[in-house]
Amino acid sequence: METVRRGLEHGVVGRRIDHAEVRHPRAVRRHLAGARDFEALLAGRRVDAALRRGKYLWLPLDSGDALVGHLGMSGQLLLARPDAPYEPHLRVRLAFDDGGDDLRFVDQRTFGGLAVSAGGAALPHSVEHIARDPVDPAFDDEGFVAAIRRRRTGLKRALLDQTLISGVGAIYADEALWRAKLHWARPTETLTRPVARRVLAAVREVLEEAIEAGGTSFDALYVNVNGQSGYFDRSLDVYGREGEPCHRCGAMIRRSRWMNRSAYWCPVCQPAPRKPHP
DNA sequence: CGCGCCTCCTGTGTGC
DNA sequence: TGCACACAGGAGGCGC
Repeated sequence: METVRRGLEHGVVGRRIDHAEVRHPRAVRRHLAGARDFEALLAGRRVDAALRRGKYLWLPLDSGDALVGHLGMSGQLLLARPDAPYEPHLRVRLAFDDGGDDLRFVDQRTFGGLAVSAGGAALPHSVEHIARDPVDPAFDDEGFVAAIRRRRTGLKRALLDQTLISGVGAIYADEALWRAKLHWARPTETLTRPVARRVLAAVREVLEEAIEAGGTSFDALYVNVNGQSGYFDRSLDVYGREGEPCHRCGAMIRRSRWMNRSAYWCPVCQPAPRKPHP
């Protein structure tokens, strides 16, 4: 998302939207007033900035509202020539009054979506419930340490809770836990302060390295605004590596079924807790 | 209120 | 060859 935000900062900030075209209503389902209202609120508005918190990003507009987006699993925000053929899963198209590149929201699985939200440049209302992410200079380290120790849940589940810490999905959670040498089912109430700080340091390190590498890409769905893939997948230590040797100790990486999902971990570096949180 | 779980969606890969 | 099914997963929302 940070990779996409940087692309939008260069690609659309300072430009004026001519019109918006919603091609699939599901893509704006969080805009409760409907697709026509969404389009009306964007027409003629200038984009003033490109901001992000966790996996949400938003474009404050000169109207005081903001265009808020979440890419979900398969969403893409792409810059494309207005005369370029429409992508098969093009959901929303923004055309600009300078005749330059469109901003196109393309989403195969439609888990993502766009909405126009009040709240503008500060924090749109639809993003208020999301915690800061640890790459944010204003992230409160000791506040996080205290909060995660108050939880009564498993460690990976806590890392995926965007109201506690944002920007962490399944991939980065598994990578951070491997670096911190902690098991995904470790009960959060057993974390000492130093161990909780170790978790945070590992998460921050993984996010910073991923941003540096331009994001993580497994296939053509994970791309920047120019449709290019990042390289962090080449740096993964556990995610997607079931049966392959641990880069630290050589043991076979395991995959556990967890929450109808997967958790990847090294059975030697990240031993299971005696009393795992279910 | 905190926590756990279900559901939304569709393209891809695999096994029979 | 073709069908059935598992899998990918962020997060809203609901039930307990």
